[in-house]
Formats: sequence, C-alpha cells, structure tokens
Amino acid sequence: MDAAHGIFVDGLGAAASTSGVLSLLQGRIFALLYLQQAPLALEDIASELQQSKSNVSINIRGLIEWHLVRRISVPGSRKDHYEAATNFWRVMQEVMERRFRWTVRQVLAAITESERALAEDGGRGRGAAQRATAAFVSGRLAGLRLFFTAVDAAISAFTQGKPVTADTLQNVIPLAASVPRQRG
Amino acid sequence: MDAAHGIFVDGLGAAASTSGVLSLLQGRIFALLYLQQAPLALEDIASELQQSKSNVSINIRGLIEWHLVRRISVPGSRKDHYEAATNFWRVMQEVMERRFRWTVRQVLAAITESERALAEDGGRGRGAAQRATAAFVSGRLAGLRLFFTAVDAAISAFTQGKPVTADTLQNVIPLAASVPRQRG
DNA sequence: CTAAGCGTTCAGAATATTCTAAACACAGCG
DNA sequence: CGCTGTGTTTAGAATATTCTGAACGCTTAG
Repeated sequence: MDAAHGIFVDGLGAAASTSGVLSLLQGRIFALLYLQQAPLALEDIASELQQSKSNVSINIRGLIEWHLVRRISVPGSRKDHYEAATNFWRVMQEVMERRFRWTVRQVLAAITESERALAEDGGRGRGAAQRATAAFVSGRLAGLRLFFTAVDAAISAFTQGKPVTADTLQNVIPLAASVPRQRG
Repeated sequence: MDAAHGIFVDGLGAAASTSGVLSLLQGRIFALLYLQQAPLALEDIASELQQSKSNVSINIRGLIEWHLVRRISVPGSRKDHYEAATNFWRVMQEVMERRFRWTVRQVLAAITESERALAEDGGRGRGAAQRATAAFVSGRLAGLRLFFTAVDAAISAFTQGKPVTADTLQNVIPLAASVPRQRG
C-alpha cells in the first residue's frame, strides 16, 4: 500500500469511527477497497489491514448491508472477493431510513406509550393539581410529537428525492417550562 | 415518578443510546427534565435516575452543549438547577453542524491529503502501469469529493433554512471498478 | 470418499467506555 | 477566618465492545 492509499485508509477510518454509522475498521476496509481497481479477497483485506479474518468477515457484512461493498465471485478463484460500491446516494438513503428514521420512530413510539399510560392514569388521580400536571405533561408530549413527526416526514421526502425545507421544523417550539434567568 | 414518566424516560434513553449523538443516560436525563414543570437540581436528577452525581454532572454538560438543557439559577437555593430546552430546531442545527458536517469535513480532508500524497508520488514511479493506477486512484478520489462536497452544501443549506433537494447527490455515481457478477 | 481451502461462529482476551466514590476546589454563611 | 454545602475532577471498578484464534461446517479438487 503506497502513501496516498495509507493516508486515505487512516482518514476514512477516523471519520467512520466518529460517524455513528460505521466502525473504524469498516471505514478502513471501505477505503482500501475503494482505491482498488480489482476486487480483493477476504484474506488480502485482512493481511493488508493487519486484522484477523474473522474480524474482517464480521465487519464486511455490515458494509454489505449498507450497500457500501459488494461481494463478487472471481472466475479463477474459490475465494469470495469484494469491491467498493460507488452509488453513495443509495447508501445515504439506506442510512437515512435504517438509522435516522428508525431512531425517530423509537421516539414517537415512546411518546405514544407515555400518552397511553397518562390516559389510563387519568382514571385514578383526582386532585386539581394532579389534573394540571397531567395537562402539562400531555402538552409536552404533543409538542415533541409534532417536531418528530415533521422530521419523519422530512426524511421521507428527502429519500424520495423530493425537495425538503426546514420551515415546519423551525416553527415547532413549545413554550418553556419557566422563564429562565440564564446563569453566567 | 409515575408510570407515563417512567415509560418516557426509558423510551428516550433507548432511542438516545442508538442515536449516535446522545448517550443512554443523556436521553434519560432529558426525558426526566422535559416532563417537569419546575427545574430540577443535580441531586434530584441523580437520585431519580439512580446515578452518581458525578456521572449526571458529566452527562448534563453534553446536553447543555447540544442546547437540549439549560442551567438556571433558582432564587432560594444555592444549587444549580436544570430545565429542558424546547427549541428542537436549534438542537437539530447544532447536531447537523457539529456532528454530521464535521464528519463530512473529515472525509474531505482525508481526500485532500491523499491527493497531495498522490501528486508527490507522481514524481517517482515511472511505468505506464503505475501512471494508469495513479489515474484510477485520482478519479476515485475526485468522485468521492464530488459527493461529499454536495453533502456539505446540502447540510449548509438546510441549517440555514433553505430548501434542499437530493438531485445533486443522486447523480454522483462514479463508474464501478469492474462489471460485477453478483453472487447468490 | 478424503483432504484441503474457505468463511463463519464462538469463547475468551484485549481494549474502550461508562460509572462510582473519594478527593478536591470554591463559594457563602456563621 | 473555618465550616458546610455545592459541583467538578480523577483513579479505579464495572461494564460493554472489539478483536483473536481455534473449532466447525460447507464446498470442491483430487
């Protein structure tokens, strides 16, 4: 591996490790493959990056799931070979859907569950103070739902190639709990 | 903490832990504060979530940096109090800039460094094969740069409230290294 | 049918991260 | 002044993650 290649592998590895999507090693594997004209065998990747085959095997599976790497069969050889994919837009769609949107849905699900628990609880507590608290909580949940629903819609539009504006998001600002005096 | 509150805290904790932005505990802290009418002291948060004060202290610092929580001073008390912020758009801008965009810049920096190393190397190797390889690598780096530059611009536009379309991104598809025969 | 080559799985080692409790620093009160 | 109640720092414990090498199963060459 020459100098440029080494720098690229290290750089993408570092970027990947802070991405929240790929591991450091996955970044390195992709970088190695991306600058390669011919597909590489698992063993070649492992030795080039000084990692065990098992580790490369596991990490490369993730890269394939993100559509960042393709497994291809090379005629003369029994080994699996791999090459970098270059349709980055496809990868981005995948990340948007499977990671960001999934997290958004998790939040929405939590809100829904909390609202249900709150409603069931309404049959119990009776005091005026308790009703006021419930109303406050309900309002807060509604505010968060509004925002995350908008985010969900924005991601959906973006991945479908439609233009996206932030204006819905910008205007979702529930009232603060108190008038804060910021501290120095 | 009542049932609805508990569900919300657990749900946001789970969501946060897979977000790549917040830790599990940060998700829980925010959830706790968000459903609270009055600001809470550090100690209250720690005892409610069954964590040490030091741990809460460290995690809450991150929440403040993301503008998800505000530190406020309560007249009667010497303790620091905290309340949830509700300007989620602001938070999103921050995350876009400080996390996504930063990763994008890391990739662009890696590309630039690699290109420089490649150019310096050009003064050395002389064979036709070596020149062809260098040309290929150069093309690959250029392709990646194109895409990530577009992503950078898109993030920039989005955080400034301008509409964003994916069309630039969709069309950045460098040629594959080989014509792959996909394996079953 | 056997043996070799290959990728994957798995138990445990190596490493990184998260968390705690004790020590510390700093403020306000007596 | 010193004492008390704060938040922060820090060293190390607890936990989670990543990595390795051996074992396994599958395929194919001989």
